[in-house]
Parts: sequence; C-alpha cells; structure tokens
Amino acid sequence: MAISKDLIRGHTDTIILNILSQGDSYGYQVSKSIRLLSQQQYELNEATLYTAFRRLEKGGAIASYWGDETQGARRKYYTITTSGQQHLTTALQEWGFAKDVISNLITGNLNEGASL
Amino acid sequence: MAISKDLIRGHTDTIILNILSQGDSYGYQVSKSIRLLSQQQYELNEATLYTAFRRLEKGGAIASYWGDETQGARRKYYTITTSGQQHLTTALQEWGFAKDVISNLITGNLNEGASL
DNA sequence: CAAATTACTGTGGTTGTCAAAGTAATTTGC
DNA sequence: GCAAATTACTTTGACAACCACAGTAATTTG
Repeated sequence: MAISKDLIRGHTDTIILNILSQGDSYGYQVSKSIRLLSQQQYELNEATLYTAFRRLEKGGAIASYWGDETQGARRKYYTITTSGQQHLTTALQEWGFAKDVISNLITGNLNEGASL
Repeated sequence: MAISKDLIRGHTDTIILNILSQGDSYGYQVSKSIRLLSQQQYELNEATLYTAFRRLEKGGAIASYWGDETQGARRKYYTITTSGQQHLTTALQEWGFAKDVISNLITGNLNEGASL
C-alpha cells in the first residue's frame, strides 16, 4: 500500500458505501474493488473491512443476507439501505468541503489573510 | 468544529509543521493559527496539540526552548528542524497524491475501468 | 477582587485500524 | 491425486491518534 493508513482513516465507511451503491457485494469482492478503484495504491485489511461491515450494519446503513451458493464458499452479501444512501451523500459533501480546509491547513500562509 | 476528526487525523503533524515553517510559535498561538487557517471550521484539542508537539520533538522534526518572558505566562516555543522541513515536503507530496486516490475511492465507478 | 484569558501538563478512555491466526471450501498445478 | 494457492469469513489482542476532563499558574479585564 502506498498511502498512509491515517490519511484514509475516516473514509473506510464511505468507500464501502460507494461500492455497495453500485450493487450488492460481499467482503472479498469489495476488497478487490478497493484495490481496483485505487489502482493498486490501497489495500484494506480484512479485519478492518469486516469490522466496518458490522459497524455499518449495526448503524443501519447496510443490510446483509447469505447467498445461496450451491457451490463455492458461502458468501455474505451486503446491500446499502436508504439510510446508507443518505450517509453516502452527506459524506461526499463533507469531503468536498474538508479537502479544501485540509489543503489550507497544511499549505496555507498565515500572512495572507489566511483565506487564499 | 464543523469537520469530523477522522478526516483530519493524520494531518495534525503536517498542520503543525506548516505553521512552524512560517516562524517559531508556541502552543496557544498554534492553536489560534489553526482556527484562523481553517476559517473557524476546525479546532484542535489542546491535549492533541501538546501530544503532537511531544511526538514531533521526539522524532526530531521540531525542537523547543522556553521563552524569556519578563511578564505573562511562560511560553514554550517550537522551531521546525531541517528534518521537519523534509517531513513537511514529503507529507505535502503524499497529500497531493492521496486526495485523488480518496476521491476515486469514494466516488469512483466500478464500471468505467476504475480510472476516471 | 472575581472572572476571563493565556499557557502548559497529565490521566484515562474511545475508536479505527491492523497483524496474526483460525476455519473451511474450491481450484490450480505438478 | 494431492499439495498449494485462492476464495471467503471470523476472532483476538494490540496500538496509535485523538479527545474530554481536570489541574496548575500567571495575567488581564470588568
């Protein structure tokens, strides 16, 4: 992984919600989707992923069901709920806003009125 | 504070280094600088700030000295070191890179080749 | 002269993440 | 035909960053 964990921290739930908003999925596949979307720059630890699933399900943002695989390992599928869709929308708005604040905090000059 | 802590996490050190790169400062003033640079959108907890100072000093990115205030409360000033300057440069590069990866992870479409 | 402000420190707790190990089935390679 | 790799999910224990809260101490303002 090329990106420090702490820079992604806080985005895990949003990442999962984004992926699930494009269709039901299960752990292993979500994991691969993350690798794909980040162009191999980021890999989410399994334990972190499943912890996030439990957190999101507990919070009502996603729901789960066991697939009826007649062959292959059992898979637990996750769907995004209406509440989860709203969470995602809010998080995306917050990010659009936060990334400017962060940029300003780490590059901003104090002698320039601190706004640009 | 308008921005969730987890979105800032991992940037604290970089924020402090950016401020110190513009001149020596001390806790309370750094705190105010952060409020200013974020246009009141973010406030760093005191404990977090001083913990970061200790972490950065231990890592050699900053150094400290007590001011010789003839009046007013004593102040511990912090300076950025050469090593700290390099840390800052690296962190800024990583951020320029990471924010695109994050944007792609939280908005990217899996059916579009996952690159744009 | 009390209250607010400036300034620094310490304690204890929460949270997200991770490493490592475990279970169990299927598929691939020799 | 069997070992190794892959798919798939789970649990445990630990850590690092952050925060709330409390404390100390001086100065400034009302």
